[in-house]
Amino acid sequence: MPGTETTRPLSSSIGDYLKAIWALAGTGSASTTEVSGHLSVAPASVTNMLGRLQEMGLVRYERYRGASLTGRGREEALRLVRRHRLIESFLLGHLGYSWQEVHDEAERLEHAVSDEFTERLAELLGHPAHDPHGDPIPAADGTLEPDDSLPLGEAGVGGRVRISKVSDESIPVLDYLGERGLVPGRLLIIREVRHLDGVVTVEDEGGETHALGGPLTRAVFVREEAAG
Amino acid sequence: MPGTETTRPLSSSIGDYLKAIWALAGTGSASTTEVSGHLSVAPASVTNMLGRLQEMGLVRYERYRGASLTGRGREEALRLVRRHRLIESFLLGHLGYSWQEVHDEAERLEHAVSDEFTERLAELLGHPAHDPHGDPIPAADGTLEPDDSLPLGEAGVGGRVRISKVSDESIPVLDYLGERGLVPGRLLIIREVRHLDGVVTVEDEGGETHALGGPLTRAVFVREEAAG
DNA sequence: GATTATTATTAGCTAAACCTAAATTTATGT
DNA sequence: ACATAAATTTAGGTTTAGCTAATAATAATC
Repeated sequence: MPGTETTRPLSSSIGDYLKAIWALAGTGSASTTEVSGHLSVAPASVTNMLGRLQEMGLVRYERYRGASLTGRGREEALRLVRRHRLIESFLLGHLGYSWQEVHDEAERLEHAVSDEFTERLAELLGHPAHDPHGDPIPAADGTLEPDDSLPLGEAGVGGRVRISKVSDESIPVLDYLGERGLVPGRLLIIREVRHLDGVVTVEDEGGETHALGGPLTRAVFVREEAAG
Repeated sequence: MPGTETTRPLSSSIGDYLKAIWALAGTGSASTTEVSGHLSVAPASVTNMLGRLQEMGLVRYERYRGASLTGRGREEALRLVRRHRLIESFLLGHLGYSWQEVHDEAERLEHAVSDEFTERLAELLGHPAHDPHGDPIPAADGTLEPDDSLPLGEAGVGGRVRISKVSDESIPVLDYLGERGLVPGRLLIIREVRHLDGVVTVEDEGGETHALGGPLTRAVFVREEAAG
């Protein structure tokens, strides 16, 4: 019965590859080494797997040229991202996890939960549109809101901006920002941008000013706020 | 550095074997075919795995004689049982799962969650002592309350008994009992025990009487209630 | 107590995902 | 353009957990 096959669960490492390509390349393509580095797996293993993923119709792959996601591959990747972000939201909101602990747990759980679980969890959480970092949560139908936010470092002086998300690359960075209330949703006014050293000075809603250096201005993303 | 090794996570199938032996044998021993049947795995695979589990010090195993859990094996099995039952409680209590759906999801999740997750979940649930079936939840330290309940079919006439648990072997059975309010915690008076066909007639707190046949009297477990 | 049946074990294979080392292809620098 | 560096692939090997088919041990039956 051709065409009858239902989407059977993909092995957990396959999903990791898809997510990696999605994260690295978005709609473009990712190289073997990039994927290798992202997943901490030997390049040779990646070559192998990319071949298999192509057979499965999940990626487009050309030798020596890298891989990009097909429609189905992207769908699958976004399904995992949705799970991941909903699970993180749950761990932080209901189980009292801290930023530090959340990621690994979510990484393991996202491969074990069913769609059923995911949707019931979404319900319990009130169908949030963003996770605690401020990253958008893909919808159940695979749609992902376009992201028009930009790094704080690239915003113009004098603008009123709202923190849209905080990248989760480094734990210390998250903690530093968290302590100062520089979390998604916060409204800021950009007071100064020093192009020599990249330091950005901002004033928050309470009138406090903060000077944020290099890495921080790349971790904090903002959106222009309608003048008011 | 001998003796320094910490308990690294066991692969998920290892846990399944330990749980199977625990469920089948309790403190006694389980045969190759029993385990094979319980896990839906070929007997030869079981023989193999039992050998490996012995090497790891998790079971005691004698060729042609079956396997029993060592202290460490039992500890590990109970850790999984604790996870399983807490997760089931959560799925039923917070995510609105039905009896039918709960088991498989819990089976997958119990291998993915950390101890950290488990304990935080226990906290969220208010450290329940029993799962929704009435089965005792092993404590975090590996202790399991001794179970002195007995099948309804073996209880004496005239006794006041309380349903302690309902075995989860068959979904239809669970549904049938659930509809009639025959769930853990319910108080019953045993009105008649017909030894010819094994039918037991009970009266519940509301004065309703129920005639329960063969399989049902084995699925419902009760404890004698202090005379009142 | 010998024969048959049941239960277990051994031997030999498979598939996924990984690895290392060697060979090859693409990219870079002068 | 040509040599060298960097990235990628190929070849061959490992581990885990399963499988089948053939053999051996234990148990049951007459």
